[in-house]
Amino acid sequence: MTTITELKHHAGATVTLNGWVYNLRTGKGIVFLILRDGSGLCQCVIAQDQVDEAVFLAAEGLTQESAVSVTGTVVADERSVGGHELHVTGLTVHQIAVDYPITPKEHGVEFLMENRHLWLRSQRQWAVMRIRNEIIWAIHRFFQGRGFVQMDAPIFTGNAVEGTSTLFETDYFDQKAYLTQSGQLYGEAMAMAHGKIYTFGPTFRAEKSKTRRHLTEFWMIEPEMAFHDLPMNMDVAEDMMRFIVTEVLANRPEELKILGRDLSVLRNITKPFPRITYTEAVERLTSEATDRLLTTMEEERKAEKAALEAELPALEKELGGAKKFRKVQIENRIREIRARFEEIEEDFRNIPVWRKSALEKKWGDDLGGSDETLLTMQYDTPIMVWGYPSAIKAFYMKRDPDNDAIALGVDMLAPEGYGEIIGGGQREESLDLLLERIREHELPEEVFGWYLDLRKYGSVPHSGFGLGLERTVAWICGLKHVRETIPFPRMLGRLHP
RNA sequence: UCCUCGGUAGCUCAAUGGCAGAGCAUGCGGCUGUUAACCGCAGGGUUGCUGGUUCGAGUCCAGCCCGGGGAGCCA
Repeated sequence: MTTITELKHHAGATVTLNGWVYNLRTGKGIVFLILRDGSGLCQCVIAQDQVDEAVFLAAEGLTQESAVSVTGTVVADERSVGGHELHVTGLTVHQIAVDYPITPKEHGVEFLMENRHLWLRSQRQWAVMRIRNEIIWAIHRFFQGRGFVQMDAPIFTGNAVEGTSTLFETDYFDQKAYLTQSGQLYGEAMAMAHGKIYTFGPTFRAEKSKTRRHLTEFWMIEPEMAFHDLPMNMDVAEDMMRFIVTEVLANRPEELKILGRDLSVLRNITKPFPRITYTEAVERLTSEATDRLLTTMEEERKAEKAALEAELPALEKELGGAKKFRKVQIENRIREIRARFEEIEEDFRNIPVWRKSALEKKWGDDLGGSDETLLTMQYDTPIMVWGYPSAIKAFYMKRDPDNDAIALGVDMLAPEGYGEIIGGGQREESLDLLLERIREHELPEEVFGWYLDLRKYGSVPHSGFGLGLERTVAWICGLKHVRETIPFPRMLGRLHP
């Protein structure tokens, strides 16, 4: 018994593979079985004159996703996926799958999400999960290698901590409890015990967000470091992101290839990440350059639409007399063009909104999703925006000692419109100032008793940040939506499977 | 909560207010090297739901349900 990834070490040998039928093609006297074993795909060739009659009959009766063990000789063959194929001598059928719903054809999002438990077997989803795993492992290696202690923050919390997000409420033995929106406050306590810690756990937000960047349940990594100021915090965030991307590039090239990821942007990760202040970001958004960028974007979309419109009549004319194979190609292309039209129309509707949001941005306004996209479009690496208006940031964020209007917070924005993947900053270490902020935000002082203790007993400058795992996976994989970055996404209207 | 697009066969999609169709999948037959194989035949429909307009509604109108994208909010 071996696995498909190991086949290259067994050329000429007889091996047994255990797995599932990914696809099946039959000809007279020959069956091509694409086997999926979790480690990869391998074509198994069953020739009638090479096997017992019973084996050949069994092979002909296989269906997509039936479970089998296949024995045969490993043969190098360039025609095959992965460069090696199996010339079969024996076959054991464990179970015949009837009417597997996900056929080797395109499907819609709704159907695939209903069948998420099966969709995970498809090659692209398989590749995403392998990269997600690589990212998780890289994060642990990064922090463990630098003396951080992993800690688990509670998932039930007794209060709506920051008073900003909408939280899921549960009944905790007749008390109200909320599902955590962040482990940060608990992380700060552990950082005062261990110096450097990180949490790695689920986070819940009851926001009714219906976008490609939002889940109601997602995984967040939150390092917290004693004796670290904001620049040191940014150094850690940048080093961590560079480490993650470098490891994925080195260890998961096959998976990135399956996804068709453009690697050039990922390779830019070796460059330093630009650090710009919120004030500079606002200046840039309201600048002539942003206006021109939007005009260019609009013109590009118009040109693209015109080109596609010009392509359509020729395709439709050819369709009538086309042979079947070409017909399918043309129909696919027409579908592609129509889908793209819808995206372009949506951009046309959005561009004026984006323009208004960016050009009319005033110091003190928060940056929206489109603003982040317009900013990151001007760079080819992640960027860090820091020094936000203190009025729009959480009560615990430390303010610039020289300018009370500015909070020492930082967001890391991924390129290509993926938006915020990290949010963090330096924490207020002064007891008096923290009390003042709690009162300003009209938060219940009594529930912060333990948190305030951290400022009474050995308070030091400290910082940390939260990394959104799914957004990071989406960016590195080049996916349009975070729902494909987690095995079973939880989002508005989606609780099953 | 608001804006916007959509819901037709198991799946992906067609159908000027006028006989509901194609490809894939499934079943049967054919083909010895296929790459979403191909060729032939067959079965497969409460056009999301409710009501309305009309000689006639998948198509028009109203309300509701479900889904995609976006705003707000955020990782």
